[in-house]
Amino acid sequence: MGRGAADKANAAEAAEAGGQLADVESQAESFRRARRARRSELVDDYVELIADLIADGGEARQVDIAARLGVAQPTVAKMLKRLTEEGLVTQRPYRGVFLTAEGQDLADRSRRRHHIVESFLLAVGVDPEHARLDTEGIEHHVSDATLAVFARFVKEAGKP
Amino acid sequence: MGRGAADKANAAEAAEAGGQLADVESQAESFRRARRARRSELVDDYVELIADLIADGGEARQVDIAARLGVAQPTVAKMLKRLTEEGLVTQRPYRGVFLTAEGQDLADRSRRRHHIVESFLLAVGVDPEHARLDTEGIEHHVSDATLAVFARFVKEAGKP
DNA sequence: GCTAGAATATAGCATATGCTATATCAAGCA
DNA sequence: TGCTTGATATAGCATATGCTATATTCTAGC
Ligand SMILES: [Mn+2]
Ligand SMILES: [Mn+2]
Ligand SMILES: [Mn+2]
Ligand SMILES: [Mn+2]
Repeated sequence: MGRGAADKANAAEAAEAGGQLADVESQAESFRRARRARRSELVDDYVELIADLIADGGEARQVDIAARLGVAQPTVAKMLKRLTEEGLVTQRPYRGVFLTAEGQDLADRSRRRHHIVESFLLAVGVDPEHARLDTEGIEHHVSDATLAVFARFVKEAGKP
Repeated sequence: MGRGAADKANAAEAAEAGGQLADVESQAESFRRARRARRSELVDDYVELIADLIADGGEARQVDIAARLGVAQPTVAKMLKRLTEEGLVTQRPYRGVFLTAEGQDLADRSRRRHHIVESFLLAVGVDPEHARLDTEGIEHHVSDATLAVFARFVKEAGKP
């Protein structure tokens, strides 16, 4: 233990008044989930962007990926190596990047989620610029349950 | 340069059909903002949690912070050192953690934002458990503009 | 006052993500 | 056919965030 009499009095006082905090384990689980999402969001952004570049221009090059992510080319090279190890993309040295079936699947799901979140923000009244900016981060922390609610809201808003 | 005739043809073909992608700089800015938010979200979560612990129990102890964040105690000790350097908290060795005026201000704003986001998710129809879980991550990527829209939605939903 | 036990502090390590600088390679073109 | 040049690969480094193991310190209670 270890606290002075004044601290103890304060603690006791507040403890009587308090108890507003959520359950410790529930709260810890929220933070763990947020940290887990943070670890996978880079992967999601990469495969989604690669799919978009291929769809739009027929190829995904490191320089273009780097420019669109706002990072340096070696940063992209390192991440592509990781994505290759994880079986999401294939690389031919000095050639372009291609998505595996698994990578394409993840890209499709990421793109869909991204689109729903952005459409939802627009539907609820957020201006297009902030909707676009905020979605890039928000999308990675939206559970399937919440995504379903967003999708329904967008659909309802479409036909009033 | 460097690509085969087939690739070149594909690229040209897709380029004609394509052009759906957003502006490179705009997109890069979205990703930069998301990365910036990721860097500050830990700080926000810490000061908000410290404020809650003090409000609820009269003190904020490393062990309790660690338990609620779901991390080990040395992880908390290291972060508190950083928060102290940044002028957000004060520490007395082997004693509790206290918020500076600046830290308390950040905590208040973080708590307010957290509350608005969670209330909004509930108002739009997300179940309480997923609202609580998702908010922990989403809150850090909501701009002031979007937050204002959320707050207005909650207010409107309150009086139908 | 001593001491046991809880809390905090510190050391050392691992992983993820970013950077700059530089070497290597491949295509297109002279 | 080579050469130029743009793209990719690699090396080396920095920072942030986590961990385990262990030393240190404080306070409560005897
Ligand atoms: Mn996305
Ligand atoms: Mn994103
Ligand atoms: Mn919060
Ligand atoms: Mn949070």
